[in-house]
Amino acid sequence: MSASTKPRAFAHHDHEVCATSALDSARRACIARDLKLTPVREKVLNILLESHAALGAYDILEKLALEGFRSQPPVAYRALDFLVEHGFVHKIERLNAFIACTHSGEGHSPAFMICKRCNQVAEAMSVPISTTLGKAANAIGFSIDKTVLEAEGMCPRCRQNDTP
Amino acid sequence: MSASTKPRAFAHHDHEVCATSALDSARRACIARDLKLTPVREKVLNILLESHAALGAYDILEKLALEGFRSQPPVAYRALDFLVEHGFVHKIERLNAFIACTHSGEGHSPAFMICKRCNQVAEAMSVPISTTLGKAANAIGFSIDKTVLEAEGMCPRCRQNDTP
DNA sequence: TATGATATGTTATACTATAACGCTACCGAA
DNA sequence: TTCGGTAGCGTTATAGTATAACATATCATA
Repeated sequence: MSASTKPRAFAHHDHEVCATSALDSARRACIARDLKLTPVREKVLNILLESHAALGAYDILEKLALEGFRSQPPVAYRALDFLVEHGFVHKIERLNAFIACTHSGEGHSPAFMICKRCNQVAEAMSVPISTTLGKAANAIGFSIDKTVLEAEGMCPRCRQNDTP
Repeated sequence: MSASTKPRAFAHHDHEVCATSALDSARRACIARDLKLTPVREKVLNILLESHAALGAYDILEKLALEGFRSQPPVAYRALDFLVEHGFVHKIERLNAFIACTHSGEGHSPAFMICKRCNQVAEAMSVPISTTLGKAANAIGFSIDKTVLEAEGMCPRCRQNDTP
């Protein structure tokens, strides 16, 4: 399989470019949708874009402090609420942590692969969300708002390094 | 669709029977598998079986205290660890809460429907876990240990009551 | 400019989870 | 039978995650 079809987190790529282009695209999306990407929101997004691992709110807070932002918990949580609400960031429920969206902010039902070894998280491309569950829900009249789909395991790189 | 194919939480049923038969079956499973279902573990399972809503560890702790058990956090967490490890209870990551397994302790990859209104949680019957994600993982060499699949929405009963 | 809506600053606190250490009870081997 | 190891429980303390509540600031526009 070609590297380009891998989720970015588990493929080699120029991360500098990856991050700054994602940030640009978020800036444009905010303008287009009349959302305010304030300094602290942008900084939080940037912090998350610099990492393919999920970061806890307090990790983010520390990094904010280093850059001269205020660092009480609500500062991070408010920014994260905004970013999650508008699809720029996803929460990984399994880790109580956050990760930048790698699929350009569009409305989608993301699926994640969490490497328990290196802690990196890859967002799978638009998995047509477990249709089986969707059908089951439909059949009994349960209406789904949001789905959390997270797989925990070991990424290709860590599996290789595991056999010394 | 017939009521009997609904997940139990969202179907009418004799809950007394539902809970005690589940407890019996857990007791038998523990004997068969040489596991110790100690008083506190059994009590925690019983507390969870009495509710189709997910309960937080501290909710459980309160109920334990009412029954004369010790009520420091580790008491609940240890019992929950045991019950989760052996498949008698599942953790709902989205809620940081726990629910008794309704599928008789067998090894399975459960999927949940969480009603955001009444807080009840139904375990869907053996969803052949998002095959799409499984294939994607396979293709890139990511090995999956465990999958979390949780849908949040509104259950049939609450949807009805919502249109007054 | 007055007003309302949105965003941020700050303090305090609630909720979730685990570390660490000691004790007891049980079980299997010497 | 006694020794030693394992598993489970009791207890204290603390780590980690998240939000309530209220004050202040900023900005668009009526």
